[in-house]
Amino acid sequence: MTEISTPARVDSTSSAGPGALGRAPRRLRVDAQRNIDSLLQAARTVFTTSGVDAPAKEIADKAGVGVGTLYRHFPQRSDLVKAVLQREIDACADAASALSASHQPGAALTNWLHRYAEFLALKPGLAPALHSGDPAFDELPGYFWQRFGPALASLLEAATASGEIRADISAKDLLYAIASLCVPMGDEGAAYSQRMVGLLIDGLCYDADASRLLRQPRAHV
Amino acid sequence: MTEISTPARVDSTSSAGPGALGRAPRRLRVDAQRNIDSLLQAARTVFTTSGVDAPAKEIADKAGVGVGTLYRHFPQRSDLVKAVLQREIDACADAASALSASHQPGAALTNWLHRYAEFLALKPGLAPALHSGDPAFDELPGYFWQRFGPALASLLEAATASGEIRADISAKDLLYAIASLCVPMGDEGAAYSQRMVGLLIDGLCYDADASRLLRQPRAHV
DNA sequence: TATAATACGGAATGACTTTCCGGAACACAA
DNA sequence: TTGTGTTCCGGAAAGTCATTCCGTATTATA
Repeated sequence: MTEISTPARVDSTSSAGPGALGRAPRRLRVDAQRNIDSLLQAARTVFTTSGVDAPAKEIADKAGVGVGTLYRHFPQRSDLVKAVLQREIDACADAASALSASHQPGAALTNWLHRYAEFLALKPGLAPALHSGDPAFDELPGYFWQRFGPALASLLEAATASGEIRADISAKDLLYAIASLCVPMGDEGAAYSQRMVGLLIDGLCYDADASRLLRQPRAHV
Repeated sequence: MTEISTPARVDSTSSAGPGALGRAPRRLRVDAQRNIDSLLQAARTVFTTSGVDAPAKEIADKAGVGVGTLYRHFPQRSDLVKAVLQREIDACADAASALSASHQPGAALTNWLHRYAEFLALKPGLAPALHSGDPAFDELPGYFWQRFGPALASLLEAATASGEIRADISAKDLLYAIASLCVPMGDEGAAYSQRMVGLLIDGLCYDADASRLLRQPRAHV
């Protein structure tokens, strides 16, 4: 469901329904699926800890698996990086609808923006890969916008409709602005970023129905 | 003179005067200096051709030198990348004063901006290294602004003073805007970038003394 | 339970980076 | 020039990784 074309079936949350297309490549063996999950989780940790260039062995070890298994599921190193990123993007984007189901529009929006900031905190470890020029990552930026754009847009729309939020901010601007705020942050900068994002959110709420007075062309930071 | 702290003496254009500091580490042997130059030139070519990840052997070969020699002068691979980038930055920044000595202020500015765009054309090959997260490159961005900021500022000031250019653009904005224009360009995009930069420059000249009418808060592209 | 797919682990391979060191190539003085 | 002490060179050797291979072990089906 939420998956860019991938050589090997990889994400347990994907579900194209039984026989969605002609030749469904037979369900994955349970141990295989378990190992894939371990690998993704281990990779996520190792990437943020030791950077994307950490040895594959380190990831395999942490997952309690041999390197052979790692490469069976992720034929290229970049496949693993890509899968981790996709999984994070999906998790974050999916949180949007969950939040909007369980909270008032304004709270849902606020919570999600913080969740998004958390997601961004993961990126510094991964960013080098994205900028590596490896064509394997070409599709990721598109995926990012494709998932987050609509997710935030609907939160924003609901919060605007309920009058909790001013109406002159676009989803794209907001995604971009928060990303900018979170860029310089490493580990301890996390608190700083959370604070700044909070500030931005307050800005959203402030003067929700008299925003004309304050309107700026853009939310550049 | 134009050099970030570097483990080995590397750039023939550097000249701290004889005995500038106590222990001048004795002049480099001529063959060594020759090899260093060959290496830098070869590296520049190879990096733009095959990317920063090209094997060290390839560079050494093209320079007509053994790998041992390469590593003697650039103990880490990143040292070579850094040196190439610094040398390019220096060459481009130095061109500013040369141009302002030989041209009218407006022409000097115009020519230099195109020269700067040329410099940027080199970067795509090198950019991945800069974003690699390797702390070896941390000082380069600072060096970039430190060299280009003043260089462009003085060109801009002269051209403004002579009335050839509107006065509401800062050096920083201009450097940034042109960099943005040149980012998407690979090899053939070079022509495109030159055209867009030309457009931007025309914008600078246009309406030099009535710029109030057109003023935009920023030159975002 | 038997048998055919599937998956596993980790040794083997191959490509690089980086280190080492015996043998040139310089610089300087006589 | 020739001698002599440095400074350099070249390329083989060592060390790291990513990636591949294949004999075994596990899982799914009948």
